[in-house]
Amino acid sequence: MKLISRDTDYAVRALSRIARNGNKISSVSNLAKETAVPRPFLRKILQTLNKKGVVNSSKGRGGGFVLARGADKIYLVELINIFQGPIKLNQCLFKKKICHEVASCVLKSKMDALEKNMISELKSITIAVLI
Amino acid sequence: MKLISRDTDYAVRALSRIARNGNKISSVSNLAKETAVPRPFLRKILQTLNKKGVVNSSKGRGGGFVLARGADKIYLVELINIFQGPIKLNQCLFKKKICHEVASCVLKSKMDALEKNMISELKSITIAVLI
DNA sequence: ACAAAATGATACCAATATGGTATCTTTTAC
DNA sequence: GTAAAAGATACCATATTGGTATCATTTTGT
Ligand code: FES
Ligand code: FES
Repeated sequence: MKLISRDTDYAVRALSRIARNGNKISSVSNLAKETAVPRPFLRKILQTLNKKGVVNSSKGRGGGFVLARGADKIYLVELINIFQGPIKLNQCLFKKKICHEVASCVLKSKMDALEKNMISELKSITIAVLI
Repeated sequence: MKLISRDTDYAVRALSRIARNGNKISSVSNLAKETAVPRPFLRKILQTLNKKGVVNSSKGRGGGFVLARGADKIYLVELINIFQGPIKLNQCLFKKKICHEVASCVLKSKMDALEKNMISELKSITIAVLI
């Protein structure tokens, strides 16, 4: 059971690196060196971060990426959502085969609580916190 | 992000089924029917549950599986451990590339807290609770 | 103008994990 | 002895993950 996949991990690394560089425009090549992430992979990651509005990109010579907002506004949970999909701990185990009382199911309610807690905790983790 | 894999899911189903049957000895064939799980797969699952001491098996005609202990002593977290490995949310993201201050890292401490909470919550879920 | 340096878009690939099947051996009840 | 069960294990198909390659497009310095 891992919470954070490679993509998310690398995204965090790159984003905090950019933040450390004072949000100066940073090329993939530099970031790849600074974060020890394979260049083409990092590129793909930054491209999706761009599409999702986490960073802004500029093309052409001297181009690269900057954070689209303050590092304190980029939440870990958002990155997890982007690269790993929504956090869903509360999926019904029995698909109505056994536990029909979905409304009153202990498991489901516990999972719901867990999930809520988890998400709120993850929301308190931002890139700013990590640098 | 899924918390519970198919194996664990099926294990829970089978175990609660056995529990419902009053912990009477139950064959894979019957359980497969009752839980709508593919028979050979369920068999594999029950075999590992047996190895791990969650159920006891008896071979030969009329054989099958029974719970090795009370349904209130079989914890969801244990099943997750068996089929999906230990819950480890707190893996260091930067493998010392960026965040060297492992001891004081915000991320790590938050993850630790989350993990603890999660495990303790999961410990409160037993097969008994689910039937 | 033009070449270099950058991203955009996409297609591809390898390794691993997941979900499931098949087969053969061993044990036991009848 | 035979049928019904589990034990052991090898195998397979599909999806996901992690990563590469390629070509097109944009920008800038000269
Ligand atoms: S396990 Fe499905 S609602 Fe309870
Ligand atoms: S991210 Fe590694 S200890 Fe903080």
